[in-house]
Amino acid sequence: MKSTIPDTGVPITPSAGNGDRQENRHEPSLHGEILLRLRDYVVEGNIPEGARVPERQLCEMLGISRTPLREALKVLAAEGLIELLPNRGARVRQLSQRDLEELFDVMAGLESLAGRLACEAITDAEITAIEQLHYEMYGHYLHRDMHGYFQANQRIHESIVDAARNDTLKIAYANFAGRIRRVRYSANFARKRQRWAEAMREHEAILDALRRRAGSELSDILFQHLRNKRTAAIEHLTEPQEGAPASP
Amino acid sequence: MKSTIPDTGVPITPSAGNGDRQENRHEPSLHGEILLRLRDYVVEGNIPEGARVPERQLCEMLGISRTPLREALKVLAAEGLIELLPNRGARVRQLSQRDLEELFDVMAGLESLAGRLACEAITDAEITAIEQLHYEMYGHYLHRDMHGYFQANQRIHESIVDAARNDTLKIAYANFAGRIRRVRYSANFARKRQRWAEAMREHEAILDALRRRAGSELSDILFQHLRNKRTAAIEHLTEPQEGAPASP
DNA sequence: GGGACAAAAAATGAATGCAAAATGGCCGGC
DNA sequence: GCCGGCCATTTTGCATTCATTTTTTGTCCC
Repeated sequence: MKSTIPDTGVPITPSAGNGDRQENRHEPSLHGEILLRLRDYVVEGNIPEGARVPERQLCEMLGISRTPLREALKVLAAEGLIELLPNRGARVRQLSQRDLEELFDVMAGLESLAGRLACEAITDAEITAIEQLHYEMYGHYLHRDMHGYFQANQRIHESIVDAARNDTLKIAYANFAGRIRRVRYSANFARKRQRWAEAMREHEAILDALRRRAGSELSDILFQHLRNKRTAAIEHLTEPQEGAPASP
Repeated sequence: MKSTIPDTGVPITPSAGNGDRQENRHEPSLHGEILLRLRDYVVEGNIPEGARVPERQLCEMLGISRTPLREALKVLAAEGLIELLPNRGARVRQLSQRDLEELFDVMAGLESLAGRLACEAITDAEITAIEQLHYEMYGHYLHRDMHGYFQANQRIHESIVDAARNDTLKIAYANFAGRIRRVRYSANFARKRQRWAEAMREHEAILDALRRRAGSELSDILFQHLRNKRTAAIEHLTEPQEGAPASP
C-alpha cells in the first residue's frame, strides 16, 4: 500500500480539470501549471490526509526543480489545502470536524449570497435551464441514481452561482468547494433515503423562490439547505456505519 | 514624488499589524515574514495601482534574495492583491468598478452570514459590548468625528464576525476586507451627511435584530447595509467632486 | 528627421548550491 | 531490557547562478 505519492513519471492528472481559477487564465508559466496540477492532485484525494509531502519526491514526480514547486506549495497553503510546518515540510491539511462545520457554513453563506444576487439578474432562460436540471435530477432521484443525482445537483448549484454574475464570488466558491470536495462526495453518497427526499423538497422551494425572484427568501432557503447538508455530512462522518457507502 | 517604492533600508512597517492570517500563526520563516510585510505594504497603499513592482528593488529594500520574495508574490497574487504578468513581473492589481462592486457584494454576503451565525451563539455580554461600541460610534457621529466613527464601525462589524464563531469565515472576511481597504477608507471619509444618518439607523436595526437573535432578519439587514455602503462607495468613486475628501 | 530593425542590457523564470535544522539510527547508561 | 543522548543522513530554507524573455538603445535606411 503506497502511503505516499507514487514516483512514476508524471502521473498527475493532466491539468484538464477546472481551469478557471484566480490568475490562471492562460498559464504558460511552469509555476502556474504546477500549481494547477498539484491542486487537482490534492483536491482529488491522491494524498492521504496529514501525510508528509516531501518536496524531493514531488520534484522527481513532476520533473521540475524545487523552486517552482515550493512556490506552488506556498499558494496551496494560503488556499488552505495544505499546511507548511516550519522546517518540516508540507502536509495535506487535516480537516477536523469543526473545520468541516465551518467550511460548510461558509459555503452556505456563499450560496445564500449567490441566490440573493441571482434573483437580481437571472433571466427566464436561465431559470428554465435550472428547471431542466431539476427534472433531470428528479429522474435520478426516482431511479436511485446517486451519481447522476449528485452531478445534476452540483450543476444546479453552479448555475445559481453563475447567475449571480459575480466572478469574485464564483472564484471564492470554487476555492471553498475544493477544500471539502472529498467530504461532499462521501456525504452525498451516504445520503439516507429520508434526507434525500428532504433535499428534493428543498430544491423545489429553491426553484419556487427563484421563479419569484424572492432574493431574501431564497437566501434563507439556500442557507438552510446547505445547513442540512452539513448535518448529514457530519453525521455520516461520525457514524459511518449507518449509511452504507455506495460502491464507487 | 516617489512613484515607486523607496529604497531606504527596510522601511516597511515591522509586521506588527494584523498577525492572524491563514497559516501565519507563528512565523519564524523568512518567507512568512516577508509575506506579512509585503501584504501590509500593498494593502496600505504604498504602491500606486497598476505600478510595476520590480523584484530587484523589493529585494534590496527588504534585504533578502529573490527566492522568498517571489514565493510571497505568488501568494499575494493568489489572494488577489497583485497580479503576475508572464515574464513581465508583478503589478498592484487595478480594481475596476465592477471588481469593487463584486467585492462589496461578497463582503456583504460574508457579513450577512456572520450575522446569521452570530445569532446562534452570541452571548448577552457580547451584545452588550457591541451596544457599547454602538453608543461610542453614535457619539462620534454626533461630534462629526469621521475617524472615530469609522473605527467604531469597523470594530462593530468585526465583533459580529467574531461572534459567528467561525475562524474560516473570519479569515476569508479579513482577506476580502484587505482587498478593498483603501476604497473603504475613502468611501467612509466621503460619506455624505444623509448616508451617515441612514447608516446609523441601519446599525440600530442591526442591534435590534441581534438582540432578538433574529438570524434571518439580521442577515437581510446586514446585506442591505453593505449594499448601501457599496452604492455610496461607488458613487464616491464616479463623482469624487461631490463628497469632499478629508484632508489626510 | 522619423521609423524600423537589431543588438545590448536588464529583468524574469527556473535550476543548482550551500548552510541550518530535523529525522533516524546507534551507542552508552541506568 | 529500556531509555536518553550523540552523530550521520536527509530535508528544508535561502542565496546564487544560468537561461530565456522583455525592454531599451543605438544605428541604419527611407
